[in-house]
Parts: sequence; structure tokens; C-alpha cells
Amino acid sequence: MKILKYSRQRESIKACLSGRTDHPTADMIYTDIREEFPSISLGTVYRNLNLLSELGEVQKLTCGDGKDHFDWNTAPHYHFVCRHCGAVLDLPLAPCEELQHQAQEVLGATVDSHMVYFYGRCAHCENTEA
Amino acid sequence: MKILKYSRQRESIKACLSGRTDHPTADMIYTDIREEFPSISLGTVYRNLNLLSELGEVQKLTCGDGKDHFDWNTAPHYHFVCRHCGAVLDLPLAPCEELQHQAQEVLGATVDSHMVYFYGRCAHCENTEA
DNA sequence: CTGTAAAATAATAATGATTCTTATTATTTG
DNA sequence: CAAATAATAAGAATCATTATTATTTTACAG
Repeated sequence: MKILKYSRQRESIKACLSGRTDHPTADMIYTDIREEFPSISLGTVYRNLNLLSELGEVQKLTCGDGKDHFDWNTAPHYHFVCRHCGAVLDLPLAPCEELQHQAQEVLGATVDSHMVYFYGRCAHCENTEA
Repeated sequence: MKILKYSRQRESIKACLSGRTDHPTADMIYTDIREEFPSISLGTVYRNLNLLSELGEVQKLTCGDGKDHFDWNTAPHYHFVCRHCGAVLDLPLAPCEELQHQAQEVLGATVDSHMVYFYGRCAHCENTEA
């Protein structure tokens, strides 16, 4: 495999992601980082996010809104997606390992991970708008 | 709401989807249907699939491979995605309603559905290639 | 039947997210 | 420091999907 070299841009992406809990998209991270690196390019953000996700330092979420979201927390956990405002929230619930074992049994496949997405209206949207 | 008028193309899309269990993408359905309707357009396939999914006659799956897949079976059930060959399989497991209730409790949100995707290597890939 | 209004279509342009290409810059190492 | 190579910025290219528009179908009333 390829040798990784240090880059300020990659560090900045990591710092950005570790500092937020809102599961930003590549574009949101790009917007954020341009404050510090006005010349960073969106391609760099994408390349590094994919690299980090392959290295297991970051988790990629495909929650169904057409964009990839990124999560600094690589521990298995579930997510909720608000159909109204688009927010992606962490669920303070222990992931069910039993489910994964069941899936493996029933399929005769090797199952190494699973993702759970809940959909609905978040508490905030429930309380503000009709 | 808009009144639906009959269309051979839509019927053909429904027939195609109901006749397969491999959760095809819009493009796969397009390829299939062109045998019967050589002049059908991809936009028509997309428009009808989205229409059917809004009507709840079809389920849209976003399993993380960048394309939407479609499922004739609208009953809640889980899916497995083979990271090697890309196959999307149904899981013969009862979905866990309890999970959804837990999610709702813990979030104070209205949760109306959830999706579960398992990832790994399917039995077929496990047995054929290294 | 025939005319009319609404819906659906084919063709194709447009969009949005993501990936790729290339020339240049930064980091590491001898 | 200088060579080797990874990472970058800029922008072109790609892929999936959605929007536009002129034309064709469908439904239905007279």
C-alpha cells in the first residue's frame, strides 16, 4: 500500500469532523475549512474523506438524501434522519449484535457490519412548525 | 392530488419489478423494458418509479452503492448488500418493531420507519472466488 | 364516434454529487 | 540540500437523477 504523507489539509478535515456532531457532507466540510484554507479544493476534501473512511478513521453514511455524510465516531451506532429538516442524529442506543449474527446465520454469508437508519420528524421540527 | 391515467409503460415497469427479486436500479429496469418497449425513455422509468414509491406501491432502497434500488415488496424487511458483487438480498427475518419504539422514546421524535442494511460477502462470492 | 382537457410520453437539456486528470507544490528521506 | 513521491488546486469529466418541452395517449362528455 501507499505511504501516507502529512498534509495540513487532511489534518484540518479531521479536526473539523471531530469538532462537529452533525454528520456533515463533503460540501459542508469544504465550506467550513475554507475559512482556514481559502484555497482548498472540494476534490481534496472528497479524496481525504474517502481515504479516511477506507482507513477506518471516519464513517461514511448514506442515509438516503442523495449525499454522503461523514461521522467522526467510527464505533457502530444507529442514526435518525429527519424527513423535514434533513438533520442526521446519533442514537444513544447500543447496536444490536444479535441482529447481525441472525443475519449471518440466515444467509450463510459473512456479515461484517450493519447500518440502521430511522426516519421521521425530529423533536425540534415537531415543536416548531406545522 | 393528481389523477392517475393508465399507461402501458407504467404497467410494464410494475410487471418487471414484480417479476424479479434482485432489487434492480432504474437503469436495470430500463434495460429490461426496452425489450418490450424499445422507445421507452429512461426519464419515464425514473418518473414512474418515483411516483410508485410515493404511492407506496414500491420501495426505494439506498444501500450505499450510489444508485437507488427498487423493491416490489413494500412490507418492512431488511436487506443484505454484498460488498464484492454488489447483490442486494432480502433478509428472511422479521423486522424489529421494538427497535423503532426505543428510537422514538430515546429521541422524543416521531419515528415512522427504519431501514437496516447488512454488509459483507454473500454465500455465492464466498464459495467461488478468493 | 368526435372533440377536448389532462396526463404521460420521448428526447434531450440541465443539475448535483462525486471522481478523475494534470501540472504544481509540499513532505520525506538519503 | 536534492531526489523521489505523495498531496494539492483547478477544472474537466462522469454518473445518476431531475427538469423541460413538444408531442402523443388516455379519459370522458356531448
